[in-house]
Amino acid sequence: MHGYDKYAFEPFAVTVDLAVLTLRADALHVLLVERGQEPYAGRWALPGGFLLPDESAEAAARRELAEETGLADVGALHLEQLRTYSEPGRDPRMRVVSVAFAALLPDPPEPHGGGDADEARWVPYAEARDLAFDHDRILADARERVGAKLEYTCLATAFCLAEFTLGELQQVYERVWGTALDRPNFRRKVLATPGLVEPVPGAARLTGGRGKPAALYRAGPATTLHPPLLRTPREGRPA
Amino acid sequence: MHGYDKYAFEPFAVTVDLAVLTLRADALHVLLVERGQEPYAGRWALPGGFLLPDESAEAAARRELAEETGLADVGALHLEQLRTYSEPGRDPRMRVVSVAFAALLPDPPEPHGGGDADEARWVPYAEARDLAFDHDRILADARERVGAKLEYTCLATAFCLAEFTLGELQQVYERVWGTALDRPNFRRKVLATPGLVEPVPGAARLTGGRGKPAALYRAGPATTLHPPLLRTPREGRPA
DNA sequence: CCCTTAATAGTCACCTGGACTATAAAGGGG
DNA sequence: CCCCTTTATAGTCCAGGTGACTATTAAGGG
Repeated sequence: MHGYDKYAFEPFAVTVDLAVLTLRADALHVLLVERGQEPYAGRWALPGGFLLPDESAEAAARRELAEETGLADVGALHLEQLRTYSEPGRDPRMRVVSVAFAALLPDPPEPHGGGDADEARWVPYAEARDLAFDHDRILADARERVGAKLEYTCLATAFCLAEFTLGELQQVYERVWGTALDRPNFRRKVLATPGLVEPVPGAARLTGGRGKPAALYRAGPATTLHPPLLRTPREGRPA
Repeated sequence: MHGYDKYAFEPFAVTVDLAVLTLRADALHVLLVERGQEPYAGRWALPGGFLLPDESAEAAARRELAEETGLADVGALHLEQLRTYSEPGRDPRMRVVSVAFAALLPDPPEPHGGGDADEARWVPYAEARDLAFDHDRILADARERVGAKLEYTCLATAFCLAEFTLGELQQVYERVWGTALDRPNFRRKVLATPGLVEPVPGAARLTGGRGKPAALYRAGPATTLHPPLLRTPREGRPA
């Protein structure tokens, strides 16, 4: 960070890559775009794009997110920087340094191939394999990071709408972790954590389900979970 | 990540910034360099530098680390990518995107201003304030990340030499977290965690201390702590 | 020779969390 | 219409982890 004037330096292309995650049909899905040109033509890839000259990586990520999903209120979404991928050769055409983000969406809108002609689609996480570039690794890192943050932060509510049931919140954990949780214990833990959720004054959900209607909750003011909600390290490979 | 050929893109200067942390005289210290030129001339800054054309950010970080510390076995040190800082204007001269790393050293060698003419020094973390650029924030992020990873990983041994006592390991936690831990409870927890530490076959440390000699341990094969060693969220601001 | 210092051993109570059973409140099919 | 399934909610029991604390051992120093 010192001695700029004494050294020549190489300019790099800087991009953002987005792992946009959501729960759709009770399974974790990721937003992918189909590449129309070489390299990796016909392969699926994470959405992304170049940084504009006067834009931070976070701003670029939100801009790309809005373009790809067509959502208006992108500012409210949870966006989290994962890490930066800078290996030479990760793009065969040129040297590209890419800042990767994970974005969490509650209600998945049908994507429209916004700024780009490439088709965008929600793909189940389990089927999102053999992506272009190093996007397999970025996607895996995104899921691992989100899964880890579910343990000790209130991140799970970012997958839910403004009002949700505890069953829906539990499904967030179960779908991201790929494990089943005991319902009474999950309920006890969530309600015992101060500030995690607060009940909606006078409402109970009736129409949708076939069982007893569930109470509705909102996200509370808390941001961290003390003590955390640990995923038990069981035997068996993650989904 | 698609449509390169259809868009013009801005080239950026890409650097790495290093928060090199160690325990020196029982306090957390960070390696700083004094800037000899504008901007921020005379101010302290984190060491760092530009990426070379065929080098990843991790490789650049290790190269800079070797230059600044003069250590030979930089490959063995724990190096962890923090995040990337890309706000426009963070460097008044030009647009610079910086990938920040935290490095953990066991035995602090006297730094020699290796590749650069600027003076390098170990500075107590508490006194490392008003750094150049956005390095205050990078340093704070580094400490927070390291402190958090102490909870659920075996990172603490990265601050220790190959053989260490449980008291030294406990001091890692205490100095990074800024809190005091109960010695018997810490001992019980560490020894109960399988693979965290293993005793050195037939040794006990005698010379240094004034109390009962402590047994020596090595880092074990484990990388994570299950269950974690949580810092209790007490009242009072962190040091 | 005692006093201080630090490591090690052990105790006790509380609380969390895993496993499990029971009850309540809806819809659906015969 | 009644029962059966489904889902939410309530509650119990117990093992283990951990905070707080006391006791003992083994060094060095005045």
